[in-house]
Amino acid sequence: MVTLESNSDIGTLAKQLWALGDPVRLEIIQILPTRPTCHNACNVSTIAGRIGLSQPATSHHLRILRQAGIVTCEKKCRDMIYWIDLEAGSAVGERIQNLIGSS
Amino acid sequence: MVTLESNSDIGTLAKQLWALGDPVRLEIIQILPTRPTCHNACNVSTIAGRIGLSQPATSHHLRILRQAGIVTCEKKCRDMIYWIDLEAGSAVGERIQNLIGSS
DNA sequence: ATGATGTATCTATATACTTAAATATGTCAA
DNA sequence: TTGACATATTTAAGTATATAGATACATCAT
Repeated sequence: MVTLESNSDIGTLAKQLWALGDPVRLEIIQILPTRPTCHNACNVSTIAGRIGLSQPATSHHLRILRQAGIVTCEKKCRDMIYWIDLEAGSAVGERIQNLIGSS
Repeated sequence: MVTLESNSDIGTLAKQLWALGDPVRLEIIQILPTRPTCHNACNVSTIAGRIGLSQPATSHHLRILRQAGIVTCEKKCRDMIYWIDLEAGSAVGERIQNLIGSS
């Protein structure tokens, strides 16, 4: 059952790894904070400016990260602020270790 | 300098994560041993049979994993045997943790 | 109305897969 | 040993699908 469970999780893990497997999105991850805050560059426009991409394109990448469960967002005032889902993020790292060391 | 170094590594890390971000390749990772051995299913044909894919397609996925430095291969007799590069593999997991916890 | 974000649509590029051909290595008979 | 065949893998060519990015439009709060 554990096998079945982890097996069905493979699609999810692959999705998360794929979402992280892009230089632009890794750069976004580096910029994003780990907690919801307005102090740093956590709204889409500022992130777009820092990585040198248009706002829609940045929004697109953020959506991919969000759908993979790696980042979370919330409407604060008039901005949409993004931050990293620490739990999900570190779970990805752990799953890789478990997967590789299991054979 | 650490920043610059880790910055130039981002492309490599992205490539490794992208290589791992595919259900088929994760399945291959699950099958592959962590040391060169002929006992298990470590040659291309057997792997192809286990994941239900053609040999060329399997070879293609193995090539991607190899170019990302996640698996290693060596010619043994007439077969090409593959195994996981443990060091590189666990380094990926660690880098994710460091990247996410840094902000 | 204004400013910020998300969605839709479209184009260029990249990826995954298959079939077919090439390469390399080992086996067997003469 | 030599030549012919068999096996395993890689590479190439071609096609269908997926993705990244831009532009334009819709939405929502101030």
